[in-house]
Amino acid sequence: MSRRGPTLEDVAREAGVSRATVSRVVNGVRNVDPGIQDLVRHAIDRTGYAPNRAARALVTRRAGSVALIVSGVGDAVAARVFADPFFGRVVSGVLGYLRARGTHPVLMFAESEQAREQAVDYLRQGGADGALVVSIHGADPLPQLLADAGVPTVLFARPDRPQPVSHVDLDHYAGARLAAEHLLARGCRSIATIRAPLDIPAALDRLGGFRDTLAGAGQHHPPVEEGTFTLASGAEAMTRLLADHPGIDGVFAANDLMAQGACQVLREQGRRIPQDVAVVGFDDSAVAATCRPPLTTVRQPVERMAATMAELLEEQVRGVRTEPASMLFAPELVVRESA
Amino acid sequence: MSRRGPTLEDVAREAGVSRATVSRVVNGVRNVDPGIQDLVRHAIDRTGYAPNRAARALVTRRAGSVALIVSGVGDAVAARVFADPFFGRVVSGVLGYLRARGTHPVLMFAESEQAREQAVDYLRQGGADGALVVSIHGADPLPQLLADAGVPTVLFARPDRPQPVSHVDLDHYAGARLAAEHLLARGCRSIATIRAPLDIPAALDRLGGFRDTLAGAGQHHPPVEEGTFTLASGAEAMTRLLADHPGIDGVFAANDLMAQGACQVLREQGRRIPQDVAVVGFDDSAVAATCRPPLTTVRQPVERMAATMAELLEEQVRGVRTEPASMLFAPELVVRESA
DNA sequence: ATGAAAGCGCTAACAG
DNA sequence: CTGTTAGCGCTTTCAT
Repeated sequence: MSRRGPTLEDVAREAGVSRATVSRVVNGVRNVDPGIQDLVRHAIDRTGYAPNRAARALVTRRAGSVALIVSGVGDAVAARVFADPFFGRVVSGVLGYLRARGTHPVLMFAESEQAREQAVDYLRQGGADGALVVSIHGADPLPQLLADAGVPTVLFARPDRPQPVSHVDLDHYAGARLAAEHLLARGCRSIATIRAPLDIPAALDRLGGFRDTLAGAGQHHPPVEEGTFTLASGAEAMTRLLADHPGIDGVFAANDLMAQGACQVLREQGRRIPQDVAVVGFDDSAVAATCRPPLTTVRQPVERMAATMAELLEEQVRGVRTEPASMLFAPELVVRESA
Repeated sequence: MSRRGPTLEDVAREAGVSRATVSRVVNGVRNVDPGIQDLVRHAIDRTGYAPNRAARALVTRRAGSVALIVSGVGDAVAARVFADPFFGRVVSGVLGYLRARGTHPVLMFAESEQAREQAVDYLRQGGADGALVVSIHGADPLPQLLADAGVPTVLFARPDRPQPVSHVDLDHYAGARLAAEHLLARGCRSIATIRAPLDIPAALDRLGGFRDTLAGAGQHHPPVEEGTFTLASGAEAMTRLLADHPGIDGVFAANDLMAQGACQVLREQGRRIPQDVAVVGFDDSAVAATCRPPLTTVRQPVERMAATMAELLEEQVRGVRTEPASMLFAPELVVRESA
């Protein structure tokens, strides 16, 4: 399929000017006579010219595209990632920003050593100018690999170890405070939490915000159980919680899926939500709205965060920004029926 | 950020050979003395050479990447698409095939006139060698635009009007037969269906397969209500069905979400599933497993279909295949508790 | 304001 | 089996 379209040369001949002039018009460089601009534009229309990205990239040393890498461990990554609308919002935000620049992201999954290597190679070969990385786990070797290769990189979420890499993140601590304060404000006296694995920085912050808020209200050692972000793990954690602390009247789950699991167990054990036990989730994912009852939850401005991520990367690629930046976003409480 | 790495020239100098020889080694072309191959490999390692994609693309007239376009109308495309794990499976399948070739897809959403134009432009500029298109709606103008631009294209799902474009698709008719036969085999005597809008070819086929199977068993005018693929529409359709035909003992919904909606209504009206009314869905999406009761449903081999789609495109790009191909895949019944 | 010319880094004939 | 050579299509000084 050698679709060889017209080149600058063809347009130049058609318009009776030089390649350089056509190039200037195409790239909107000033210092071109308006009359000639028209001439060239018509020639472009007539020939159906479309600039060749590869040629342009070769000379400008810029691919004009960025990589969007979903990084983590495990193989069913795609299925899991896409099942979560969170990632859809990330994509939406990134696309929204990139679109205005005529750019599209190259999608990559880096779930294995080999996949990571491939991703880094792709960047080193100039396939993209930089990387937008969404890590599933906190301890992700990819950012370091990217940094070693000198690839401009911006992360979604703070890495577990401080690294000189730009990133955007939610203020998880503040989000957990919001949740805890809401539970307290409704009059809950015995509040527990289903936290996520603590190797994830966000999980740590959410637990911290929760504990500090409760401590501020005089509740010092709230029951804590661990889940793994799944519905089943939330249900199990809730079961343990109920067994050990039958008097619980409020639960903060570190994500919506676990909150949903908790709700199922609560209803099966005859507790009314929110009258007997109030439940607050985190993320405002799709299940939050379809859950019974609909979940009160903490929402991140994911699209704005993702757009900012793309913007930071662009600045880094252009060389406008040389120091890594770290942007923290404010969460928002979405009140529904569960609390 | 002008990360300018070593070039072929540098490696050639380091190894004491010509650029051409290094190129041959890099591209695995035979006819190179094993000794020299080693020499070159070491030089590559020492210099940390990575071939420049743009330069290669320029001369080979091949970007070495494909576009993965989610096409449809409406604006919340990303959110909707990602809410359904179906798309995740498509991505998984595509990535699985592409990965072995060191390729990554460029992700694009074409939900508006402008977005479609941008997508086509990107392809025309050689940003990708071809397009993998997943249409949300049946009547999608994108395939035609792509064809007009001479872009190699493969669709997921048959377009509503016959077009000379390659595509992969499920045998929806056979899938509906599977569902209907299962309901019949369980002893259901009064079976209804909640179909999807008929401007979608798949919906038409599913209805056809359902009707023909029932007719074969002597049931000639089964109750049919329309839904729009959403949970709410499924619930509403079920409500109507129950009002008009109280004796119903089996329901085939054209997708899982509608089946879930139907289940909710059935339970609310005191019908036991599957004892009083058996329910079969379609797609084996995430809700199928979490629905109460878990849904018996029809599964498409999405990953295999997506991989095949990528393979067809590659053949088309390489010029191996010139005629549009149409591949139909066999569905599989997944039996859970709802029927 | 416009044109001429020099590459960007690579592959692919074509010689040898 | 290896090297020489000629571009791929574009941007960008540098003259004019």
